[in-house]
Amino acid sequence: MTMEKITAIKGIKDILPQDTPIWHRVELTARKIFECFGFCEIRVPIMEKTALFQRSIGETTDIVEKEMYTFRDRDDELLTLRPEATASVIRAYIEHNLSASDPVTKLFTFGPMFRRERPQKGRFRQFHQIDVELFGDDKPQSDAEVIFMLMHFLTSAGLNELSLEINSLGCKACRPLFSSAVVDYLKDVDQSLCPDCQRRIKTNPLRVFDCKVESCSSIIAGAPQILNYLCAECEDHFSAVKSCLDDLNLTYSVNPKMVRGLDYYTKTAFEVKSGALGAQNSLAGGGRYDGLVSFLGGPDVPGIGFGIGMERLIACLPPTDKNPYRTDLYIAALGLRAQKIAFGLTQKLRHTGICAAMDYADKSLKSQMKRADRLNSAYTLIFGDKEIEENRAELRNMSTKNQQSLPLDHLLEAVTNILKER
RNA sequence: GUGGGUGUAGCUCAGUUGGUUAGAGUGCCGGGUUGUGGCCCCGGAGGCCGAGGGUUCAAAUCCCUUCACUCACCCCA
Repeated sequence: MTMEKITAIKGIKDILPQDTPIWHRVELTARKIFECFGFCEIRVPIMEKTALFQRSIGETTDIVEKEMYTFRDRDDELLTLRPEATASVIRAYIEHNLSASDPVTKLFTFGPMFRRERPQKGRFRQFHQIDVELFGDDKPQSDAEVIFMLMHFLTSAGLNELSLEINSLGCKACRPLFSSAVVDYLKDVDQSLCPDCQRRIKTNPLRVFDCKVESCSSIIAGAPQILNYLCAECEDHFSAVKSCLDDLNLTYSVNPKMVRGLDYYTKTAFEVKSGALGAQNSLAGGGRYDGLVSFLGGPDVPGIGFGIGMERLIACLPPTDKNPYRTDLYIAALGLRAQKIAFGLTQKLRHTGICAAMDYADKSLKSQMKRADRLNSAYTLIFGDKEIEENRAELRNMSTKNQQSLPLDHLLEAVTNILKER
């Protein structure tokens, strides 16, 4: 009987050792930059009560309607694996009264998100986001600050050829006027739209704007534009955001057709795309959500934030060719006596923070040298019976090929001194 | 949920009109005089040819079914 091989779940990937150093580097870059802008890390759970996402993301969105991993706990409570981070961060913000200790709260978090979509390039069922949220400031400067930080981070992470698009989605005063104007317009041209768009008129009319079917785009070109329907407050806010971005020398384009898939966005919305990605070319996206905190039962506090797709970001980075790990010293011991000494030495060096390595199999010097090379070892320490008799060991610099003798009875000190000098 | 593409060694892929024991490159292990890595040379291990069924004297190759992966739609990070 052959055992069936158990594989990972569809759309859920392992991050292998050769890739984890890139993830660390990106996360470290994010951490440094965000902290520099005054953001603090928060860690929120990957599961929440289902109602949290239903209320925040919106009952009729695709995410809530058909993409969430929802299940009943043993006590029958409905739980969901988070499809995004904003809802959890807001929940925690409200639950712990973070607004009480500081009127402006700046938070970031990292972690896996879950959406049950059909996987493709740049889209997975478990994917990772870097998420940033700023609460308590409704000024356009905070919009610009957050966007500036996002772009600064992406370029620092090593990305180029990015395009930044911004738009304003209006607020609860002006967006409904725009929505009904769009619906009226679309009703007249209903028959000429693609089937998907005809469906969207009923479900989520604003989504017609990013339909890729050519016949639809030409029809939509003549549709009402949100920017013409903004109320005075939204209008002022949007132009102030643009002027701040100009002051910061950020290049962006205004895309009046950009709508976002989560219901909670208001006013400023933005998205960063990369040409290096394929169909799923959106690297990061976010926007303002001024009514959301109070809608979820918290104080009436404005908010703005964004999410960055880690897998997509890393896909844009140049691939790592060789072993990203390094070793300070490989110890090639020949024979049982030498190996016994080498074992203790290896552990002691590691104890002092030196990355030392050795093999416990009794291998030839040649094969041990090969392994030292493969481990990217800076030095190799070589000794066998002959050296033990003479109370010495050979230290080889792997790049210069220089070798020097060290006293065997003071190996730890001698090796440590040389390695620390580097 | 709907389409298209692809499944052969750890990885990247050849495999002719069906025809001996299924190959290459790379990686791994060993060797190239006795104890020195990268380059080069030689050798070795490693495959139920995704799975199941059918046609045939004969199937990696043809047919059917199924599964997996992948790209795209949809949607989004």
